[in-house]
Amino acid sequence: MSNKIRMPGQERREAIIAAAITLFSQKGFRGTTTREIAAAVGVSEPVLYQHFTTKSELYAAIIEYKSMEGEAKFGHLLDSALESDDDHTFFATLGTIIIRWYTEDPSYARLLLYSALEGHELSTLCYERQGKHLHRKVSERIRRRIEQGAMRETDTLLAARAFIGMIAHTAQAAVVFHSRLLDSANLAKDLESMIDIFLGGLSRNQKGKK
Amino acid sequence: MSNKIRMPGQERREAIIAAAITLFSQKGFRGTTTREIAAAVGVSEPVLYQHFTTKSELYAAIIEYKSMEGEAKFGHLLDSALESDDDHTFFATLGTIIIRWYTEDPSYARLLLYSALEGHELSTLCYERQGKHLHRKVSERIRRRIEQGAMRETDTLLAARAFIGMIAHTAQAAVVFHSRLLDSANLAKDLESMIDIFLGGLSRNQKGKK
DNA sequence: GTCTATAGCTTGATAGAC
DNA sequence: GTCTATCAAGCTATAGAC
Repeated sequence: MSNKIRMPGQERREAIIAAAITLFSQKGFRGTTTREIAAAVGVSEPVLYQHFTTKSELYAAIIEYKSMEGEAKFGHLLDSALESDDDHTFFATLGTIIIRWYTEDPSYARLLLYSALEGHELSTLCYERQGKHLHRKVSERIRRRIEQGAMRETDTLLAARAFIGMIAHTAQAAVVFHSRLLDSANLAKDLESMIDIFLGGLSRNQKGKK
Repeated sequence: MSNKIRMPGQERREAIIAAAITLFSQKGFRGTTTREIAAAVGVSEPVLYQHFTTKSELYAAIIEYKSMEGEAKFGHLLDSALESDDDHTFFATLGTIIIRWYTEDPSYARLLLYSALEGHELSTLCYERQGKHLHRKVSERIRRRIEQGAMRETDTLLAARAFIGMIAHTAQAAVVFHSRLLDSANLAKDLESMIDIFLGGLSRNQKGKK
């Protein structure tokens, strides 16, 4: 009468990660007990410790896992877009990636925010690293377009942060505050408007204007 | 040899709020015990309950208190700026207010984020209400400037969110992720650059451009 | 303010499924 | 036989009772 099914190690490991993401994103690291995680997976606590030596290591594994998943999901899309010299297409793709990153798995964004507030160094570093990586790539593309004479001279890293912040702030509000700002009906139109503002602000004939 | 000084009610109440903000912002609502708060204030737990009937009520009082403090601190500054027809001055003031809101008391921003993640309805509503209020005021000012012929036609609410997001995202990163992005040496220059991008994107001769 | 009890993280020996 | 899961239990820190 056992409903405890024996599972291959890798599969069980991923089941643990999936359950733990949900719990950590809802209650944070401190607020989640190993007992709860075990119960959610449907196993006993020691099973967790056969896959992860400590609760912290499970947490680190989640961040590692989701970080790589994000790279696999969006990395190619971003890299192709970076090559394009069509500014509108590029920033539309970038904006869509940012919105998808937040909304397609809100629990990961929540988990990272929690971890930053709770002071877990790993995830803070991870977020900083990934964030800086994206900033740099976008910045380099803007630099290229300036050198092609398509945009006015400006601080490219700052411009990258400005665009990303514009989109990310709204997306984060949707995920964290359950704001309705990211209504999917208006989303495409809203993204267009933000791109118009941003590209307008970087167009050549803006240079020197006050 | 008692160092427990008897304090007037109002003063004690504010001492409790001050200590509680620090703790709640560091460990969240769930992660903070009334015992810790009492110890930080230097009184016994029952004293807390003479001022606040529950832990939740203390939390609510903090949000109420800081919310009003913010209004007192920035309300007049914002309202004067709103009246100005100089766009650069207005957005510089608005940007400065946003940055100051985050950086002059990082614990409040952290506390609000925690509370949103933990699902406290009060603070989520409070944040939404204050956020929407600011969005609306800025939106109305942009609308006025469009009607004066100083800016191109656009979705004014969205433009307001775009500007606020641009600044707030960077400020939040500084507060939550201890990012160095908001280096005070570059701050004024960075704000200028963001304003240039934003106002450039809203200038009249951008209309219809792709 | 102390004293006790409970809850949380972790481990070692052991049993059962493939 | 090996890998997976369980049981029983230690230690610590936190919370509740007096």
